[in-house]
Amino acid sequence: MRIGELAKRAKISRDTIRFYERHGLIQSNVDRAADNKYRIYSEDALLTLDVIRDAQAAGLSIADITMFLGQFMAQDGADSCTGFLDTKIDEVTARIKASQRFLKTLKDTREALERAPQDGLDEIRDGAGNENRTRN
Amino acid sequence: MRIGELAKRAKISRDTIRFYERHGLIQSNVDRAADNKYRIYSEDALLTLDVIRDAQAAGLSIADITMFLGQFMAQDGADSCTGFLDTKIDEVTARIKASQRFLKTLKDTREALERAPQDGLDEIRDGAGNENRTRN
DNA sequence: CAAAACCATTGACAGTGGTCCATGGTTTAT
DNA sequence: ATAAACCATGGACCACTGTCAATGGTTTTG
Repeated sequence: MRIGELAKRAKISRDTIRFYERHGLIQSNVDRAADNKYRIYSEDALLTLDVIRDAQAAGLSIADITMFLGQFMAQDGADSCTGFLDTKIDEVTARIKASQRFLKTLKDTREALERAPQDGLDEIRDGAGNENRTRN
Repeated sequence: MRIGELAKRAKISRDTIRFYERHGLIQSNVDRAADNKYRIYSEDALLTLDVIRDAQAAGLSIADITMFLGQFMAQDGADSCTGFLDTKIDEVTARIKASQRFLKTLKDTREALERAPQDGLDEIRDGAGNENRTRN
């Protein structure tokens, strides 16, 4: 498929796809038979874009995702590869935990507001959801 | 405490704290007795900075966090407030799910690499962890 | 008291992740 | 065959989230 179809199906802009390509996140082929330079994508590209979306949601940078999706086995060894993966696994795990803590804070606030809609949020900000928060 | 101590304890730069203040995420007082304009923070500021960190990890923008931490009850009504909270709850929930999907992808890749360190990552990229991925 | 360490303000700079526009070529539909 | 729709490239531009440097005042320390 060409870039327009991919963009429409993946719900992402053509420019973003080209931006990703420039940064090594996704590859395209050109139909060497045709005389144009149109990018051609396989169905797999949709999967790749889904992984990119998830990876971004998980906090990875474009450079990180390029590392992950790229063939970095070639240049570096398997060691640096597993090191990278282990680091990212730790980072994403921590991020998920932080997100879950914050989700609880959001829900607690939502609930407190449900119970006392006229009182403002003072007592919420000063405590709700923070029972288990500690510093150092 | 003053900004330097807060910065050190919260492991964040003074500049970032001032940046947050300019954007309404955090408040400081000035010791009106003293003749200086030094910012004074309570211990609560540490808690607030923790919440900010979690909120950022959860994908909220500075503007979002200002909304959440600010007293937006004043200007808007409780309705827009719960609407905002519901939206953010949905967004964060989706983000956590995406992060968990990606974490699985990372772990599957890590494992496949452990099993076949000499083979490169070809078969991993072409399948591992994607058994349950579907498009639309 | 002098130096070192701290604080304030202002404004410039930087990295990230796109987005838009101008220009010009190609394909598709009528 | 011509208009509409699509595609490519290059570079400018954008919002966001900080970070740094210059300048000048304040506090703490030896």
